[in-house]
Amino acid sequence: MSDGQHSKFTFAQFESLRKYSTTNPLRVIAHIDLDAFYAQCETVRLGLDPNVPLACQQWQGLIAVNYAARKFGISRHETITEARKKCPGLVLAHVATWKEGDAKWDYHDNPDIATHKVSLDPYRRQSQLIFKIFYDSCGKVEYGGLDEAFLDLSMLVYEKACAEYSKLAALLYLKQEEGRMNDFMPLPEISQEGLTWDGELVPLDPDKDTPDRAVDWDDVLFMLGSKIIKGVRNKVRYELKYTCSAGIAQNRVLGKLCSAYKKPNNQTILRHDAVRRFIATLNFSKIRGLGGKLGHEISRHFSVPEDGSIPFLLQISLQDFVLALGDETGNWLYNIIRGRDASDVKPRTEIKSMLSAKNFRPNIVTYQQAEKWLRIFVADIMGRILEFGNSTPGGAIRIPKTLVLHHRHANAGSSSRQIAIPACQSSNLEDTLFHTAKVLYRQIEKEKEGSMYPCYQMSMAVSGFDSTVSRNHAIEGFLVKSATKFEDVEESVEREITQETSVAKSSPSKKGSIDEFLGREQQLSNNCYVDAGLNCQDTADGKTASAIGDSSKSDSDIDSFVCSDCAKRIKFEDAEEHQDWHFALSVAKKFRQEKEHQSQPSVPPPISQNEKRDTAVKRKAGNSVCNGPSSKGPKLEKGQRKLFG
DNA sequence: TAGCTCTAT
DNA sequence: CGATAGAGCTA
Repeated sequence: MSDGQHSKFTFAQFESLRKYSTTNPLRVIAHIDLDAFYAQCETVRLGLDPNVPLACQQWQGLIAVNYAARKFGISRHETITEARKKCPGLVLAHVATWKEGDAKWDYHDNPDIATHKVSLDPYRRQSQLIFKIFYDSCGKVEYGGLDEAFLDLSMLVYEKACAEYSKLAALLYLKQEEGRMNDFMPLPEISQEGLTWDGELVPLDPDKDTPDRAVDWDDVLFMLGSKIIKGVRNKVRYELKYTCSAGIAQNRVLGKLCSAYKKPNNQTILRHDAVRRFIATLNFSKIRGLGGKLGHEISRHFSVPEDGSIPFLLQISLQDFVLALGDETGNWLYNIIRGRDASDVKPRTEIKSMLSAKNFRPNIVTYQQAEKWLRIFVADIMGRILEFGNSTPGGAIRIPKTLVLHHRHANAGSSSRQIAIPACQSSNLEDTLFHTAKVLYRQIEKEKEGSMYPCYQMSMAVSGFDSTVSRNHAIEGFLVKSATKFEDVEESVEREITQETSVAKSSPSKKGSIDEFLGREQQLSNNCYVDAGLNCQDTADGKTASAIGDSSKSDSDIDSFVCSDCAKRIKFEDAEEHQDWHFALSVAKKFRQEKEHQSQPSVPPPISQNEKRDTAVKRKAGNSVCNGPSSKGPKLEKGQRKLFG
């Protein structure tokens, strides 16, 4: 390393990577974004080549357009007619729908907006599989929607660096012994050419782009991060057939901006020395949180040029921002346009709420219609609670505690009501939800003094899922009951999982991708079914009712049985599909358990213990602001911000 | 807690 | 655009 030169970073800062400190200048954050996700899902489901132009259709509109189709100038928010004109070969895949009266969503050929409702469950399923890969490679993953995630790679790159640079590890150990962790590190003994980047580099600031620019540890860690992300993306691509784009940077906001830099199927690294220049090129409305009203208000108030110039905004003083926007938002904005964001990657695993909604094309005009839709909402949400809700450690489903109903009149305003869901057992949940929804509907009706129609939209949402540890007694009751009456639940869950893994092993990667989707690829679902049939019992007398024509079932339900896994009555003809569904469910369940396992802040203690606060950020000017107690940033990076006045 | 608003994909 | 999710503000 060069004479007299040392790293910009201290050993303490490096060491604190293990603690995921949000103010650590060395931290490495990645954002991963699936390319035109819904469209890719449909391509995979239909077993098509990704080069086939395809768009995901919802009624007469497009909600996702794959990159092949974008070459024809097709974008979202076009009608299918317009799109087809631009590209006659365009494949239009309509999203799955529920048909009124059906027990489950399906892919219907020409769904009628008047009688069907969209289901995004197929995408949720694929999303779960993809997130599983994320979690397997990084313990700290934030869910950013079905198709995007933030990964905090700090600990991983720390470990990788220690493993790959033995000198560093030795030195680190020494410094700890000596209690000299605040010493600056030596520069890594690597030349610019010695760095092997996976992905695209954002060009450096011109003034920093000197030929003899020394490599520092931030570069090394980003390089390691780029390798990790490349590996993750490869897994997603080769195991699940999805491409995605990623950004690697020092915080969430930059990571996200970065993942959009090179769009389909690529990843971009934003080194520290490239941040200023990179940000300067952006329209500030691209920054997360500035795309909406707040951004517009800022533009108006400060007369920001059309292009959303960030250099323009950089000239505005912190005081002016605070004056106009208040303390928190003002500080946040001041820092964010300088690329500073100390928000944490929140390991978010559990879904907090579920919403089922429908816009009524022809507005509905009678209570009978409304009730039919309520029924569908309930079925939809019930299915999602079972498949995507979080199960308790014991394997029982989590029961939400509030239910919200929204009603929008076509002309008059909208209103919503919410209420606690009465205590119930898993087996009663669907009925309970339906009943409660009707109660809410009546309440709204009362409030509106009967003038409910024409109704333009309704939605139903559940929230308040048991957060982790505290247990719902109703669930325990259910658990115990099932266990004694039928069999040990844990055991059945285990068997389910065992089947699933053996299945996965015995048929590694299957041929036709058409059915490979929805867990439907299992011819083994036959095997799976026969075994799992043991789990499907008639609630009335505990008798086994297998799909293979068990004649001993009760007369009242000759063509159906109650699945004890989900307490639903299933027609025999639907049994196979139902088992496939449970298969997907078991994958999800296993996935979640692993997640819970991983999300324990597993900070291994290889080296230090006596470490105190990480001294972090040695930035100039805005520094005190950036790290000031009130301006923690994360509070503000999402949701509503106080607007002027 | 209830109801609404804002943001985002 | 439409379906969905998360979070903040206010009373």
